[in-house]
Amino acid sequence: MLRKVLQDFDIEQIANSGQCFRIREVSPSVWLVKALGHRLCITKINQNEYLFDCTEKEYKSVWIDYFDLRADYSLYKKIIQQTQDTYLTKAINYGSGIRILKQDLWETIITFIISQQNNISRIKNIIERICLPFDGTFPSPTLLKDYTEVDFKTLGLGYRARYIVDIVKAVLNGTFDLNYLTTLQTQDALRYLKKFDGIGPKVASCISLFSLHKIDAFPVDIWVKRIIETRYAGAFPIEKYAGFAGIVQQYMFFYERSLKHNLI
DNA sequence: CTGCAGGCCCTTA
DNA sequence: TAAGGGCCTGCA
Repeated sequence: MLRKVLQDFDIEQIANSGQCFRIREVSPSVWLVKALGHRLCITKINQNEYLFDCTEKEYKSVWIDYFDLRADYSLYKKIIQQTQDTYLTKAINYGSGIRILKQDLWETIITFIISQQNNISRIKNIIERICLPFDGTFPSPTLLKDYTEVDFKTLGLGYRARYIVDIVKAVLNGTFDLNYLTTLQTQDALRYLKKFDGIGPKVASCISLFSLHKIDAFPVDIWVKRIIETRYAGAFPIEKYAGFAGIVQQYMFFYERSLKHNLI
């Protein structure tokens, strides 16, 4: 067990921030993270104190990167505060422990294709069913190569099944080059991703932000769209947050959903 | 029990 | 090139 004191980190907020679907609270204050072919138990023992159920070696080689622990999020929050945007100030105070994860690229691509026009609990259930035959680990393209559209529909993917079948094929035959994708700048990465059926602007932005760590990517989903319409008269001043608008998006998204669900 | 959920594709003008 | 209908399905 490692004891860590972490600033600007709240595992519960991260788990509920919508960027990942495989972190769950298994008992009070104990969170199970399934990611990058690893499993990790994190126990919250105090405001900023956590127990990590792994070796120091694994912590350094896997989890520091995954949780983006080298980045100082207080700097982002400071800049946001300086804009004197009262809504965003409330948002960063409410979601002060949010971080942008660096998730597995392949899993993130599939996950966010599934997420379209879908609800979160259903998304989680589908992902679990996909992982079930693979000991709970998200399957590689190779492991999915014989899956048919019907197979994916059986898992509950509905009309998205076709997208997944095609993308598995594309990755396996090299048309969809994941390594190449990781070399691209944000705008090129978005363009590359959108070439594939089932990946539009929103899904491409989510993949770029939550896996490729393009923190300037700004996913506009139904929530953000509503925020921009109702609170910014249809025009969000994204230029104020040049270079890290994606992080701002996460604070807004998380805060707005909390209001809707009466969590505050 | 309906309506809808962190969109996207396709068609139409 | 912008706008709008249809789409799988199970959860609230």
